[in-house]
Amino acid sequence: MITLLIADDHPLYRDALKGALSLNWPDLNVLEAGDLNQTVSLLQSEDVDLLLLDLHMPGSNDLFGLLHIRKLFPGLPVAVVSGTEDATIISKIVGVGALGFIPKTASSGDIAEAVEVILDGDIWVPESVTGHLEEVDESFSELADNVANLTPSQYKVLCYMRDGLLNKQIGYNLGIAEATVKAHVTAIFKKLGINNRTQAVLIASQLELEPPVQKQT
Amino acid sequence: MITLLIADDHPLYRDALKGALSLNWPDLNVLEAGDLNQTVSLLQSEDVDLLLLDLHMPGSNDLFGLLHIRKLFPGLPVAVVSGTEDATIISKIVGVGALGFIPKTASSGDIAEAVEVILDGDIWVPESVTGHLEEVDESFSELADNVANLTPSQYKVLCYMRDGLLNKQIGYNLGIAEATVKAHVTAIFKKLGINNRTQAVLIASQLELEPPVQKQT
DNA sequence: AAAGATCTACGACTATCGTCTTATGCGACT
DNA sequence: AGTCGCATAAGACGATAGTCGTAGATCTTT
Repeated sequence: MITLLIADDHPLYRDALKGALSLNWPDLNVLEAGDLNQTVSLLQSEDVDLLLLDLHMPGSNDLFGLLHIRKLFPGLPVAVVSGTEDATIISKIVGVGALGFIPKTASSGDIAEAVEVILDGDIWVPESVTGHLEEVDESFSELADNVANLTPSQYKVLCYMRDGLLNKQIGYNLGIAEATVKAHVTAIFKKLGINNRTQAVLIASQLELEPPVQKQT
Repeated sequence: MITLLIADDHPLYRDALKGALSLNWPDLNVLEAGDLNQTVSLLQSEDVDLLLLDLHMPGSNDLFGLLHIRKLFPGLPVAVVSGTEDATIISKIVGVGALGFIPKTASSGDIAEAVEVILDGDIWVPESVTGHLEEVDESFSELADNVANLTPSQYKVLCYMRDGLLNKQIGYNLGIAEATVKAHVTAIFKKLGINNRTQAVLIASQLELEPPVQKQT
């Protein structure tokens, strides 16, 4: 009996994925989540064998969210589902600890195969990029490592920083004092080896694979 | 008699490009530049018919540099040369005013054709993306427009801001007082419709197509 | 149980940011 | 000659950022 968590903000695609997989695993237990918060709380309460994660999910922030989940649940196999086919991006995803990458264009056969391989603990990527997996840049993985070592609170603060919010606004959103936000900010700087918020924002935005449209405030 | 400026930080590739083109245009006048500063000064002193611009050139900062040049020399035809084949990125490049996009994998025949088309004032993109050119997001082009309207000094200040420098450090690098830097910063904010440096950095980093490795300071 | 490490939280203090005002010099356009 | 935009820069001021010390809570280690 296998329990699977499909995390994707598109309900139709969740259904399609579920359908494709239930053909091969009749006794499949499928959980669903539409954003990163739901995903995390489900992972905390349920016993999940594999997470299928859409990188572009609300609250996920691409690699940023993947790192977060990898840190919170180190043993959990994660397969990333996304629309891109770019070998460089897929390399980064795998380099950051995902056990596989399933393009949204994959056939149900491919998907089933991918899930099987990943449940076995191996890595699966689309055939088109099998030979093109690049070595991930050393400083990039160091960066990813540093970001992964942020505590949940620090992670949230960094997310808000990357949206251009002031410490005061971040505190309001998180229900904590500005002084506490500042403490988190300082801790983030130390972990990332930097000394001001601009550099932090840059690092965070580099973990975005497809930057969203800039919010004009 | 056609004068061409090849701006690429790779001397070998400049030679290759020059070679490919001189086959078709025996009386070609080729200038070369290795970084953005050289490019700008050559454009100021020489009469150039077409600029072949490598986006990943030192000082160029991808779209950022292209916008800068488009603003300084609005009438100059620019063809972008780059390694990517991503239709989304190419769409942005064209949307920002480049008359063409030449992938580094292009054959010398393709290159010659591209240059010919562009000198005629038309747009040339690789066949593989001809049908896939996307409409550029409205807020993106608005953003690009705003950035393009920065003055040269403001542009430089924004570049340093994006590197995480303090106003004081920027002033030192540019040989001007911190007070002047602040004046520029405020002006930048007004032009971009924002109100703090974090948002400015975010905008700048969105104009990077392939973010460089983070500089650990 | 005691010690140590980590996370979260917050106030006090200093540094930097960002705005505003004012001013000078310069070149371009009318 | 006058106006405009741009670059430069000073002084003053409030807002924000960032550091430091402290403290309670939790968890692990000894």
